[in-house]
Amino acid sequence: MSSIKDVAKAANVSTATVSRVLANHPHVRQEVRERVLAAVAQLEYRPNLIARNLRSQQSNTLGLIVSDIRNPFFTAVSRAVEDTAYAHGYNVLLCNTDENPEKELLYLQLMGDEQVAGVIFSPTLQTLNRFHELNLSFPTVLIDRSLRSGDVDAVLLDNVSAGYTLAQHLINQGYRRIGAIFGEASTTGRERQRGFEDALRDAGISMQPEYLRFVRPRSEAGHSTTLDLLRLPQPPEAIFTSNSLLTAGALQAIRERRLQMPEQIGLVGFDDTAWASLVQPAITVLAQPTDEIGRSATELVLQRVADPQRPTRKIILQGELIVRESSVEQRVRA
Amino acid sequence: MSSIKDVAKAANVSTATVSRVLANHPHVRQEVRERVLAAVAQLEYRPNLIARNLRSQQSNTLGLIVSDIRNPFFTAVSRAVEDTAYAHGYNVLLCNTDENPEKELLYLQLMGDEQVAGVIFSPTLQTLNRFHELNLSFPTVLIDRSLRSGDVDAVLLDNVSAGYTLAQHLINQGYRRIGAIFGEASTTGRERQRGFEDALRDAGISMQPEYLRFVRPRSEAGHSTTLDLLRLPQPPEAIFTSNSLLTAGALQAIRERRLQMPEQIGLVGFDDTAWASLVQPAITVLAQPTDEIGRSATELVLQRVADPQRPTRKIILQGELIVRESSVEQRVRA
DNA sequence: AAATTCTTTGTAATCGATTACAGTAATTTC
DNA sequence: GAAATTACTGTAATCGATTACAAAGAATTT
Repeated sequence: MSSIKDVAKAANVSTATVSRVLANHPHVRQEVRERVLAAVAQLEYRPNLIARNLRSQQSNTLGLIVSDIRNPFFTAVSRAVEDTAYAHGYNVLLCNTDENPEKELLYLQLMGDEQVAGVIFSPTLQTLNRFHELNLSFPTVLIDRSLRSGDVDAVLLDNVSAGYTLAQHLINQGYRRIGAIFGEASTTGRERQRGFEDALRDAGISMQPEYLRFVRPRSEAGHSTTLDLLRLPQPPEAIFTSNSLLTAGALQAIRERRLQMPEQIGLVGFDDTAWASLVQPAITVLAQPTDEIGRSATELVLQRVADPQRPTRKIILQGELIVRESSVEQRVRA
Repeated sequence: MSSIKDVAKAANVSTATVSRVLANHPHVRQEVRERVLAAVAQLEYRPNLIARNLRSQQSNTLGLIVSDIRNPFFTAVSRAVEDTAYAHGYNVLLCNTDENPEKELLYLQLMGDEQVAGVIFSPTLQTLNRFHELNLSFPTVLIDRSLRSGDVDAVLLDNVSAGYTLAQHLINQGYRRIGAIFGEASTTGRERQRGFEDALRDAGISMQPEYLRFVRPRSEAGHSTTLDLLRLPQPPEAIFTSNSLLTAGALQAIRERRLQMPEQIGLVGFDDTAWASLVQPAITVLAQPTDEIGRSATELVLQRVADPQRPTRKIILQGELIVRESSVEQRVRA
């Protein structure tokens, strides 16, 4: 591997001049510039990014910290983050935390050690609450979750509105007794619950507390909780889930009980996963704009890298209701 | 951020001594060692990894280059790669190439610039063919695809055997006229085809060339090709797909034609995706050991980092046949 | 023609670690 | 008790870039 010294020697100039040519500085004679460029080409010189980063005290790497890349939502977001980052000349370092606060702290520290330019992060409630004590040395943009207090950049779905839309859809289809299963780990579940309850209230439907459940956002929990709900003396006519893993679990439970969807039971959920349209009946979902979330988060973090003084911003995106067969009643209920 | 100089000053020693304490070198007096450690703790000193990498001429980062992280196979593998890498103190830089050879070269060059310790890579046939001209400056382990010539490390499924097992399963279930759709971009499809054909031959079934298709490994291609096959004067009794996207497309096509699975048409594919067990009937698949693939590939690349002279190795893993309803005939066919 | 400004280039410091080498003090060997 | 060895620590070079500063020459102004 040739270094800037080799190029300087070959072009018969100093390393400073080589650096200036490469950085496109003015004040270099045309003839010299060409000589340097020729030497660069001849030696196939490529700048050492590590040395550059050390000197300039900042790297061209972004950190992406998610709970689990296998969650289809994060898979899709991460793809968008990477595309956007690479388009701007940045790399992406990926970490999975499994919603484990210790891992979260560990990886945040690692990001500091690696001197990343910025981080896109989807934290647990626990880490969120201590977020300001962390005193991170790099700009951070939160995705999917956020602090009430407005002093962190964030890109989020309008969860309240999304929950409202999805619940309202069920109500419009004639469902009245609606069971709902929310994830307990994040702020996201709470907000979707708010929208859900608002929709019921606006429709004049009284909430039955035993229809509301908060669980670990896992397929198993979705499964067992749905079975629970279906076992109630007066079981719900539809199930609202706040997360695609919960939806998968609920679907399994409904299958086991051999209930007809959507006639005997309706089902709706979040995220337009690959399987949501492949199962029969296909599942009605509130799709998150994953591309947009990833892209916006990356642009936000890069803007803050460029201008650390810029006031913090939250970008709130709207979801899209995709109506499929799992919630559509041919004859509207009584 | 405090540097090693600050620690040296605080502990009243030279930077060399601090470095020695931190690297656990012998020949440091116990009393001095403790003084340094105290200073480190007091200043919350963390070594600058960039400086360390520059000096030691190697980084603690691995590159992972896949065609698309949204492909469930790569999602699962990447999760395993990251877990293993972080357990060994390495980070993971992720890149998506979309099977675009230009992007592949670009990212390989980037990896060189970033001085990654090693790369795990799933190349297109095109890049594979020029692989040795590339003269990469870092160790590379191929996954999912490989060169015939044995001089690159690789971790692969035993694709021939996997194709054989899956085809044999269909034959055992009584299917005789079997259509097969393979991806055209990689060596993987070819090998699975070999196994497929061997199984038919061993069972004394003659191959009909119009049942064999090679297409872009996309869901749309799976869909249209399956419709094609079903339109033949004598349509196949079962469809064999070599990739989960093709399987999804085939499933869609079968649904549109309202054929009963497995009675009127059988379906099998590769990779145990989330949806394969959620759809009805659930799909029989040959599951790849994704965790094992990711873990082995990472360990292989780290071993080569440690010892560049080590002879190259190929790790061939066996898949697992998971029989579900999409291919199980209650009454064996005539 | 002297003073001023601008252009072009090089020298050397710097980023923050690691480590070869050297030097001093302590210990062991004969 | 002198020589040899070992233990400990510091000085300074090094990795490969960037950049402040200086300096020399050319161009412009007065």
